[in-house]
Amino acid sequence: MEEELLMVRVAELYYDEDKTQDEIGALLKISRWKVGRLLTQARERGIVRIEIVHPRARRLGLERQLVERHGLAAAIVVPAPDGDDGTLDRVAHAAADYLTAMRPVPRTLGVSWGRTLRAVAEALPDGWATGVTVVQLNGGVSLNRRSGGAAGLAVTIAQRASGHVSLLPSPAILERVETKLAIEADRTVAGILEEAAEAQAFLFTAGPCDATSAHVENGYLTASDVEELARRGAVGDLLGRYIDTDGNIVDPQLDARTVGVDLARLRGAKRAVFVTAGAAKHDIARTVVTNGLCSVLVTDENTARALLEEQ
Amino acid sequence: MEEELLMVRVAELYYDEDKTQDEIGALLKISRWKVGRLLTQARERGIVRIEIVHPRARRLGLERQLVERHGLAAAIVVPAPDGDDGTLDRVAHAAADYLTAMRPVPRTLGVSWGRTLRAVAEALPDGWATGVTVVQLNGGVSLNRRSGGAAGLAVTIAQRASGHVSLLPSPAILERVETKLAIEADRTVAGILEEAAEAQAFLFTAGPCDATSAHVENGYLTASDVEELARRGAVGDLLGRYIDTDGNIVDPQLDARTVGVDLARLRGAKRAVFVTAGAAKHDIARTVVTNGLCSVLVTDENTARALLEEQ
DNA sequence: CGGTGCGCTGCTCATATGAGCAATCTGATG
DNA sequence: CATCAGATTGCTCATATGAGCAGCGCACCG
Repeated sequence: MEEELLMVRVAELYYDEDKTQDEIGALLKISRWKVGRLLTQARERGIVRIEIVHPRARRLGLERQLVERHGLAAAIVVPAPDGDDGTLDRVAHAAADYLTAMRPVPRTLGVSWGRTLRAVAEALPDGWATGVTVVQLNGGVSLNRRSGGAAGLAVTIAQRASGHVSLLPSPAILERVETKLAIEADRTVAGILEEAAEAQAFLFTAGPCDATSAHVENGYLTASDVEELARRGAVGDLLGRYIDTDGNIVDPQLDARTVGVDLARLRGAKRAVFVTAGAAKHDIARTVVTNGLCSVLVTDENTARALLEEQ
Repeated sequence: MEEELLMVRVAELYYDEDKTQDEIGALLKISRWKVGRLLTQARERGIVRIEIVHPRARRLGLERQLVERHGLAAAIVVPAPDGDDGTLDRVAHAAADYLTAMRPVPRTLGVSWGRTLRAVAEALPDGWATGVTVVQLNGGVSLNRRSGGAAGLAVTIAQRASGHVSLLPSPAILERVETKLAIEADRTVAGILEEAAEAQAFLFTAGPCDATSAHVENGYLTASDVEELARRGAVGDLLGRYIDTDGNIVDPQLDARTVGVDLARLRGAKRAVFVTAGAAKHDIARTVVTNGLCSVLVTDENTARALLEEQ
């Protein structure tokens, strides 16, 4: 259309050449109001594209939609760069920013573990808060306080806030229920689980239900265990607990052998910050969000879109 | 820098969320003037990128620079899409637009030939002008008035302007000088050459000096002829005449066997429209432009940059 | 032929924005 | 510690812009 060409000319003069709408009108022999209208149309039609190019950019529009649609307290959505690389980093940074800005500062922060949370820990600057006690929400891998395992992650977060850390000295999943009960009966463990359950804020991720799961990697489950769980409807795990799309525990037997706070704690929490990135976790992310298992969601644009499209 | 993050937040609220600078100031607890300044900086630093996405978009900034730097009457620069495909089409369209808008409408228009000009001819809409006589500037290939050869191109342009066409019934380059002189002595040929030389506007392209040249393709020259020309400093041809970077004829002997108007005519012309696209022609384009062989340049962004970067 | 309603135009006026400037802060230097 | 240059801030005021509205032309339909 001829009108469209005019939009292009007007947009060039306005945005590239910094002319006023008046000047453009004079130049193209149209009224300045028409120039204004053409500009509006050009933006609407996408002829003029305005984008914010920055690793820390956000998608406020998607955030708002997510909050409305899923009744969240907040949502943080970062753009996914073209190559998909760096997405995790961006999400992690965004989560770190959110934690840093969170008011009131929680006295105790419950954390889970995983690659995503490790990235968040690394993204937190020294002094992101002061005096926050970090407590593990579920059983971890190494008991070494050095970086590397789940413990290291919690330690890092605590150190950078000049705070304390309460590690949960237990495997994630035990072989027998009796062992699990015995461990929970231990006064230290019980104390920590108590502390974790009462944490003022939670920070956690979820894992997909496939062979890449951290549980398989760490030997708590075998690839075939996970396959079986998936067959029974599991879409992923949260604090080591495998759930289906309705948010229900898939295998109560397995769950009874899993050490960590109950998912009910997340459901009730005012500040349950769920961090997720990548297409592999879209399903579990949907489950978490639609079942009210988090109040704050930090994710990437693609995940956000996936969470908004259905229904 | 912390300031930079603020720019990002401000830019998001302003451009994505359509908030006023006042509102943003209130939201972020900074004065509205600071908001304005942050926005300016964000644009300067390229955090906010505004682009005009349209096949007919132009690069007015580059156009202005070209006009200034090389003393042109006008320059038309189109963005080069990522895949480089479609660039020729865009340039051709832009040339067609320019011709259509050219005032006063030339009574006679001299044209050369080549793939680029063919694209221009195809891009001209029916009725782009009325009553323009199109005359060939140099010897062509087929004398068939149908589309395909150089003749068809001129015919197309004329037809779409409801005008006449004067074809130059001669090969581009002859084997012997005597033959060339004999052809030029022919009254028809002489008349057309006269008409061409007096044309009120010229429309032409240039070819690179390599085996892809249309002259090789059409058998006027062999690949080794072209190689030899290149060795002697030729960067390409204009109306069949091979020139070096200083705009001088490389091989006077060859030139004496070439039928068509003299390059001097272009140099003096007020409306010599040179159309070029693609990296292969950067060198010859530079030669044409720096030696004043055109007054109007129609090209793509990359060529424009190449013409601006040196010295 | 005469409505009648829709879309486009150019206006008025309120608001948003940028230029320019004085006040203030910062931090380097003697 | 005093001083001063340079940056940064928040202002005033002129200008640019968008919202909303009345007038106009045009196509459609009775």
